[in-house]
Amino acid sequence: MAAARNGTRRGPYAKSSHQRDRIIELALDYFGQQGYHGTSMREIARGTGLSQAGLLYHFPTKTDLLTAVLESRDTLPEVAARSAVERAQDPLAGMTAVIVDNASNRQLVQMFTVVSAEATDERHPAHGYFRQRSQIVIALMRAGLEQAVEQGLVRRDLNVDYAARQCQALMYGLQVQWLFDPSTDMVGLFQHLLDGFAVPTPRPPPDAKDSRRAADASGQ
Amino acid sequence: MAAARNGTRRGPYAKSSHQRDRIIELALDYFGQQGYHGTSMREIARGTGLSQAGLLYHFPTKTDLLTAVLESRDTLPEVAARSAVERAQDPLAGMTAVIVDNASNRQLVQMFTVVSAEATDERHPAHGYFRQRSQIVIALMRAGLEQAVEQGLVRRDLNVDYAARQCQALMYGLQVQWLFDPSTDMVGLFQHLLDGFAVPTPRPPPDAKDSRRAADASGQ
DNA sequence: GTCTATATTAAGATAGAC
DNA sequence: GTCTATCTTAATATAGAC
Repeated sequence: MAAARNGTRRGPYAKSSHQRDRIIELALDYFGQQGYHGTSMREIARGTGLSQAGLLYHFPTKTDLLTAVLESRDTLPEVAARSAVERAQDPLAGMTAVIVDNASNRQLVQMFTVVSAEATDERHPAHGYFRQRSQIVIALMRAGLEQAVEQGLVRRDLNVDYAARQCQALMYGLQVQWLFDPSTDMVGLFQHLLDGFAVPTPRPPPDAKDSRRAADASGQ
Repeated sequence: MAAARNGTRRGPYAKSSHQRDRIIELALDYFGQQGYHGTSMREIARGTGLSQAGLLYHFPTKTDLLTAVLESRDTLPEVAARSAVERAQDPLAGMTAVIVDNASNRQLVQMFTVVSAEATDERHPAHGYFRQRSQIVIALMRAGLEQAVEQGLVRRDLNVDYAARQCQALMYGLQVQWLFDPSTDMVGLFQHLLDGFAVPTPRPPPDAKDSRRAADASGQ
């Protein structure tokens, strides 16, 4: 993947021109702030100091540019998450590490958040990409949680399928909350969820008279 | 609010024409599927059988139409949430009730999800609306949780500020997960979080040898 | 209340010079 | 590798007839 960047190699196997990378960086900002639909190629071209035709030399279509933006940053979080989740001593720390990372990169978070929401539409050029990505992230989370169960870090009766989906959803939702309110403590709030997965600390149950649950529509 | 729909009253105090409502309904679908930026007024006009100028009679600008779409549906979930959370016997059931509702209205969920993500940009016409809305939802959740604490439904030591933010974020994230994968059990996954808030059931701790937590970047 | 016609601006994309 | 110039289509919006 990310091999054969067509038509832009300088040397025999130069993978990416300087310009190409500059354009991708700027496009990431624009797509993040205004969305894919809300951003024009002219706008990006202007930002890079190129003419629109000059931009189109590097990325013949708008979709090509979006794909390049997605690919350029997909390696980082994906690999980071994979390695962190799978090989960290504490697999749960791998998840929080991803969030710590995100908290220092607003542009990236905003791009993935906004474009993935747009990509909810089946006709969006990145629809397939984000649907698949969602599955992958959930699977990575489940793997980390299973490992945590084995290591005795979380309750043995934890439903890892549910917990993994919760982690993915919470991570996403916290990012949006944080984008609207940068004072949001994404890391702490996520950690709070993980704490709920932990083996119960020997705390005396303060009042166990009525532990019923809202027993309604759980079946939807 | 929602009084004085300017220029479209038939009778002396008719609040909304039939056409107006039809347009709003269709715009909700379009904005949901393609986003605000990705949808044109011509498109919506075509969908209603009007010409573009005909549409502009009812909504002079695109922003006016977005505002109307937002207002038209804001009453429903807001009031529903407020009443459900505040006056239900079990305040937690009020939250799940909202999700049950959402699970049967994809168009609505998609519109709020996609447009709010777009509105992350400060220049987006609905930016202020969604930033405020986020705060309101969190506050409603906190109110419900506080009530639940009083009723002994959840742990006394629960951090309601954290929990409320978690609820809002999870609800949002689950909606996106569900939009990409309609088999997602939003209700069950949300309920699972609430279960974690409950007073601990008297379950014997299976293995309490090592209950340390990932003690890293919680301070970000 | 809805139309046709039009103004203006901008979109994505191509051709071909340099 | 980048430009100017241009094509084609479509965007928001207005004017004014019916």
